[in-house]
Amino acid sequence: MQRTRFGDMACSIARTLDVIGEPWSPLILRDVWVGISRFEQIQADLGISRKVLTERLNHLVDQGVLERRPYDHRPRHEYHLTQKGIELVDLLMVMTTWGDKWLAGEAGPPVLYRHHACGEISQVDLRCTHCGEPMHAGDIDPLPGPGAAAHARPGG
Amino acid sequence: MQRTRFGDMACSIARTLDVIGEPWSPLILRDVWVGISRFEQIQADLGISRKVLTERLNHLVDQGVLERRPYDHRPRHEYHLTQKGIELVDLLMVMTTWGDKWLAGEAGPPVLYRHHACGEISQVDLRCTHCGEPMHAGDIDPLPGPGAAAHARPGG
DNA sequence: ACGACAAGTTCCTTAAGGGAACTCTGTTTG
DNA sequence: CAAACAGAGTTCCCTTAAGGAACTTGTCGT
Repeated sequence: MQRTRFGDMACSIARTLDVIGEPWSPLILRDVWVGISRFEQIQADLGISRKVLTERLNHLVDQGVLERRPYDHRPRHEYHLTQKGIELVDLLMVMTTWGDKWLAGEAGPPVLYRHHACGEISQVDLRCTHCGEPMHAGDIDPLPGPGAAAHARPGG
Repeated sequence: MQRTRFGDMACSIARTLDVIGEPWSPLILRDVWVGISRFEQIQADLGISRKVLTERLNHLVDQGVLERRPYDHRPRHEYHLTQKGIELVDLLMVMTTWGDKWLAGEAGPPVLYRHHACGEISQVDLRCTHCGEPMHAGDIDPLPGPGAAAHARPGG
């Protein structure tokens, strides 16, 4: 289906999609995050095709988001999040917050997060790293940065 | 390619992917967000196939993330973010932060955000809505919520 | 030696993305 | 008044990715 590569665009959103934008990848990360970390476990949990799971795991390992770690003398391994991968969980938490609000419906959220620091059931909120005030769509102006390729189209 | 539908899973990540998980969708949202809002503009900016762009726009409108708004007597329209869509921009900002940190390389970030409240070039940080402390992967425990389908597999 | 098991591979079918050409509706221009 | 124009899609064909089931490989316990 010769899908367009996003990684070459001068856009951090596009580049991020190149790492975890393929179908299933965020769900695989979620599984690994919550401790479902072996091939058979992930395959059974998600119902994903074994072929596609192999491709996704290889890609995520290649990208440095997951690492393969043996847990036996046999050729057996678990997948674990690298630091790069752990920081992607931010993305999953924001997806969860949005999905809980707009798509959960009557039944309510399927999963709750308890925050260690305060012990409350809570959600994430986006704040400015500088002043600590809320930082959402209407609160910012996008400006060209140093990596803005003057001519690089498409995908500025 | 008969892709599996994620929307039926009892998982807000999966459900969110059902709305914006298809290739190009986040980039279309980004374009609309920054004011690239007409069919021809988006098509030219992204280099996306017209056929796929039509499909994505229809889906995003169906999902209530975008709305079609006429700007002329002729059959001409612009796409605009609904409230549901505006809140998805949180996700784009977190993707940008991650991509800036891990994928921008030497050149640095292609786009910078200036925060209105403080005037600084800044990024988003995830905080607990309850106590205001940082809330990242290691700071929480996931618990089953009211919408957790006891038997709904796969994708809990 | 033999069966079990995790972790892939292989192979076939179906459908989604890419891309170019075409259509439709209404509008300026000559 | 006909012709060219423009935005917003449609249609068609080709290639490739996802689904799914069956098969392979390496190692262990008995």
